[in-house]
Amino acid sequence: MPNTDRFGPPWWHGKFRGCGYRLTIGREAILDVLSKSEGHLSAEDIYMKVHPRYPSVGLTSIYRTLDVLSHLGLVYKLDFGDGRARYELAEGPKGSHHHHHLVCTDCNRVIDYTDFIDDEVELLRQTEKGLGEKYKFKITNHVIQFYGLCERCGSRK
Amino acid sequence: MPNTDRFGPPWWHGKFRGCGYRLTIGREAILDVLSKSEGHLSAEDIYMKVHPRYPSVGLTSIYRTLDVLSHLGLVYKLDFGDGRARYELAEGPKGSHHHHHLVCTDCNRVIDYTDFIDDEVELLRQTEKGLGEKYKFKITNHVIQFYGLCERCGSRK
DNA sequence: CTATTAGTGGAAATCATTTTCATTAACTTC
DNA sequence: GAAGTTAATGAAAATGATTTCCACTAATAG
Ligand SMILES: [Mn+2]
Ligand SMILES: [Mn+2]
Ligand SMILES: [Zn+2]
Ligand SMILES: [Zn+2]
Repeated sequence: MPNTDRFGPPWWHGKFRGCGYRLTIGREAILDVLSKSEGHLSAEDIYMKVHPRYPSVGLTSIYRTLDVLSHLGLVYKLDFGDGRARYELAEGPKGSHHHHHLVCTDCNRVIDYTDFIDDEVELLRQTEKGLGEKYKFKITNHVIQFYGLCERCGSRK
Repeated sequence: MPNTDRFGPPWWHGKFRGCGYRLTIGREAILDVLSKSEGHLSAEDIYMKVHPRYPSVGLTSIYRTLDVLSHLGLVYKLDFGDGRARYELAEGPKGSHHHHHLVCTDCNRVIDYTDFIDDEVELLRQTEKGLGEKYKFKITNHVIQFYGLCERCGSRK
């Protein structure tokens, strides 16, 4: 049930309405699942979480909605090398919980980290400015990912 | 023709031999194409460049070889959001030409940049160290990509 | 040179994502 | 609230990059 924790409509209604998008059951259900789940969900993961409560929402619409959400900047579409796209909310109601990723190239485990984020973000801000000017690019987003072997895969010989 | 610009065998022979991999025509041809091409080639791009000279090398082997090369760290496998993996040489004979990417979310154009790289790389080194220790991760690589609208797509209304 | 077996090509399979199209339901207007 | 407009949808089929299978080939060791 697309909850509003009884303090007015979910925080995303505004962003949606402004862009001429209709607010459908499916879209709400998907945002609801994303905002209540930890981790990096694939389209099918989301489908499986939405389906029990809203069996009428099809996988096709999950894909379509994720596409809209990522174009709206509400959701990040990520690639961790396991052959399917994964999604996470760009920011929660309390503002952004910005983080970057550590990806194991062996088992595909992903760790969110926020350590060092401040220095990184500060540098990124400058870099974005410089690059934006030099290449006339309107930068809206960045991805930083470190790849390597996680504790388990690294020690396992 | 897997060239050696007549100064001994191509620089990658050593890396290969050490790991128990056989040095085949196909593998040489692929490395040769990668080292002589600018840009970010897909498996099929590479196939098309290899095919005229070595019609016996199949697409399947291109995929297999790219996989080996990226596990060896000779090649980076990249995702720019256009539905196929793209590859670039990790470093040329003259050492690393390290760079990061600016990706247009509208037309998928990609710009390599090296500006600001020094500061970024310095910060990344520290971050890698900190993260490696805290999460017991053996970090071997990183990806930094900025997303936004390129000059053409940004101005086009 | 011969033996060993990693590597290969081609066809078929896989499977995440996209397309198609007839139907539904959000939002606007009265 | 009812009707009209049309964005959005579900189901099925199509797509297309990548992987799997397997009989065959050829790189390397001895
Ligand atoms: Mn994350
Ligand atoms: Mn590049
Ligand atoms: Zn791992
Ligand atoms: Zn563009």
